[in-house]
Amino acid sequence: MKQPLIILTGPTAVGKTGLSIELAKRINGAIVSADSMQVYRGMDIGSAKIKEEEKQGIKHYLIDILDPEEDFNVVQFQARAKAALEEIYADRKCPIVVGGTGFYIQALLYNIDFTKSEKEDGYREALEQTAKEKGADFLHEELKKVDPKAAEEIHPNNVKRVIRALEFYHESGKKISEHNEQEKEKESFFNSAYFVLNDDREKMYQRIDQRVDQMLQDGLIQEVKALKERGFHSSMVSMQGLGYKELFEYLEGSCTLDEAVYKLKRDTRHFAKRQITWFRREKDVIWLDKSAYESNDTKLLEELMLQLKKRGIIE
RNA sequence: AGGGGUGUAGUUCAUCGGUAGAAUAAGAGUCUCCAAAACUCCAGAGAGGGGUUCGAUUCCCUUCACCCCUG
Repeated sequence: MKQPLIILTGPTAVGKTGLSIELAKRINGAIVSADSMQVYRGMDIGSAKIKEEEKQGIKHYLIDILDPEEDFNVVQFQARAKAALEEIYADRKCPIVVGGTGFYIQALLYNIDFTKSEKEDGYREALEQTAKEKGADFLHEELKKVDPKAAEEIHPNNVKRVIRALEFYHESGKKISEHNEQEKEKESFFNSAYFVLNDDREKMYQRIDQRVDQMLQDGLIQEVKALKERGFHSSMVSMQGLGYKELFEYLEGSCTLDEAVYKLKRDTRHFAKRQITWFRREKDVIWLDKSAYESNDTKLLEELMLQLKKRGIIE
């Protein structure tokens, strides 16, 4: 018997958080955050983290579990999320994965094998160095030699992925292109319902702009300033998050506040767009278009419940 | 009201008497260890009307719009 798993995702600022609480209350759920920034303590405003009082007693996992100088990535997410699910099932509750990081959701849902690197031999760092010295094309040529298919699929300019492909070959002796083929075939071992909350594009963009303004009013600048004073710098993964990245530039004096805000809004819009692109190609997705429900959350919830019943996730 | 100036892609700016380039926004997409990251692709324009010319976005006239100065 497959375990139940509910996923509630969608582009940033679409209203996932509010809906997730309503849903959790109805079905005795617990929430697992699939968000690469909300894991960090002290990054509350910029990551639009749920406030304690908003949780309404619903248990949340994977929020505030790291300090900003610590690294976080899919592999860690996968491990921690799995552990969280164990706990939730043991509590006889239904897990709801809520968050906008599609890659994380995929890793969990399909239990993707990332063949963890056993050896810490600095190979990746060496490749990064090579990329800087000899250029992106050189690395891409290297990849062509060991894994032509991957080389064909990855654009030479996409250094990050070229490096990962080379690293994968270095560590496992196998081609990442073949590995990815296999992983793609995987079926989820959950009885899942994958909801993507979406809305009219224009409305969404407006909401993003408003939310950024609200964040600034709520003290985003002070939040970033405090992080900066604690010694965190823009090369940290956490500080590359939207809001932090842009305001760091402002605080360092490399742009005006207006420019930083403009960039933040724009980048957030771009991000939302990319999220939608991601969900579009994810299979078995249930799209929930807010504009079709006149932004009436009660109606939306009814639809959610209906879909869950259909799938036998709830009675 | 008079004088001057400017009108080119959604925006900012090029170029040119002979099929108008870019940046940026918009749109589409890739993604299997930094994913709020990284990367790719694409469409779109010379205000309206007239004239000169083989040919006008470019030169001339005019209307309109905007800006500046004077009153």
